[in-house]
Amino acid sequence: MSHVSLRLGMLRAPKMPLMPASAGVRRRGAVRSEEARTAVLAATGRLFATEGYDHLTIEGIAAEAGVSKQTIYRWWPSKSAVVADALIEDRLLPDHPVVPDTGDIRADLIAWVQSVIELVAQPGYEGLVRSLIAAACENPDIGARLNDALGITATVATRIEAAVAAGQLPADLPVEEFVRALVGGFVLHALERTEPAPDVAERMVRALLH
Amino acid sequence: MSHVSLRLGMLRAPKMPLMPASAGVRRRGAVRSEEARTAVLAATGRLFATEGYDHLTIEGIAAEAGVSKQTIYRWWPSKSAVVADALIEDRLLPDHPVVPDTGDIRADLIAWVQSVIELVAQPGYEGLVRSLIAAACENPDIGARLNDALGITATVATRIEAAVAAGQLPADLPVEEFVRALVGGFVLHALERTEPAPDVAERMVRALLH
DNA sequence: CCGGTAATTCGCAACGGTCCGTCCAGTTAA
DNA sequence: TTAACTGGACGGACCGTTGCGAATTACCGG
Repeated sequence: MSHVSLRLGMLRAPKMPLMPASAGVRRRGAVRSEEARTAVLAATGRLFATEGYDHLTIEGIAAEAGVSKQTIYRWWPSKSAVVADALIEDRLLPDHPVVPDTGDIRADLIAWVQSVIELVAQPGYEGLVRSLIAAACENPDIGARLNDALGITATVATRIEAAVAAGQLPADLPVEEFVRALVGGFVLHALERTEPAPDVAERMVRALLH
Repeated sequence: MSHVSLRLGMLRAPKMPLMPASAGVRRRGAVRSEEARTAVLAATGRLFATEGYDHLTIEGIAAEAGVSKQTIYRWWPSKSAVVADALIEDRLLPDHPVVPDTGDIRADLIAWVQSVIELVAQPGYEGLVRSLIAAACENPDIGARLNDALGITATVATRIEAAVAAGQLPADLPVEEFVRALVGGFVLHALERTEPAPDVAERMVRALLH
């Protein structure tokens, strides 16, 4: 999914070296447990999917991960920071469909929108979208990286650009805004909790391509 | 703003009459204090604007309203229900700009988007949008009524329909989806917390009108 | 018409419960 | 020796509920 897996998980080092990072000086004492770190992120992903973002608690994550609460507080400043890291490490999201390329941009977009709708309509996925939105509301990092982590923008944008190159779409089309509008439509649907009409995919694409 | 002010505030009557609502049977005992009800909604609006949705607490609302906590729990089942009522009674939202109608749909939309951006960019308004989104995530009623309460959909839709009638836009344009895409773009901007580029209004409209 | 009673509101205050974020003690690993 | 780990305990915030006394309002018997 996200191919730009930035490596984080060190948002607040409890004792930053303060040294000018000169080579040769090595920290003394035990090193951070990678096992604990991955256990926390994996537990966060599990609980996020089952309970949803707002029922997520630090104590719950610690228990699920088999880790002391202090270990979480040592490395992450807040619940939302843990979620942000879990998001970056692709532990929150299932794979999403790619945009087909048959040469017909309209049909391809409709097919993609339709498959995304079907994906989100699966039981359990409905609240997941809202959980992501809620997390993004709370934490700027999550909001900023959500696009990258989802990979939707990149996926759709490349297909759009191909259509632009093929002359099917105007050369000066603001691709970023186009994708934002498309994804934003989904977000509003998730917020409104409206049952999507069967032809909503076709309508959404027709609203954007005319 | 919202002209469809449904009257609610009675979401869970503690003792429903159970009588077949036959006329003539009248309740005994003290009647609900309208003063307390409006004080709660007004306090909710104030705190919502200043603190944001997630820092809102029942106890805080009660204190701000000068009202007992039980009085709130007697009439509303949750924090989000209070917010939903406050939203319906127009206590949460400032007025929003209307779409001008100069005959040029493109220029009108750009002007409207620009003024909305400027409105939201005002200090204090930035978090308000995210607070509304967060509230909608939590409560289906809020999500369902947010569109009506904002009045944005209706405002923009009428202008779009006028452009369709004038032949500037295709007759089969799915207006609802079009507006949803436009508003959804704003929502994503609010979630991403990106500083909007100066020409973002023009780009957004160009992404939708081509 | 008057006064009692029942029903229902309100405010105040307390309760147990959950989760927060912090701290300390003891153990383990580099 | 130093730092990360576990486990436990702490005060505090807020939750949602409960009990109490006082006020308000309708019904009912004198």
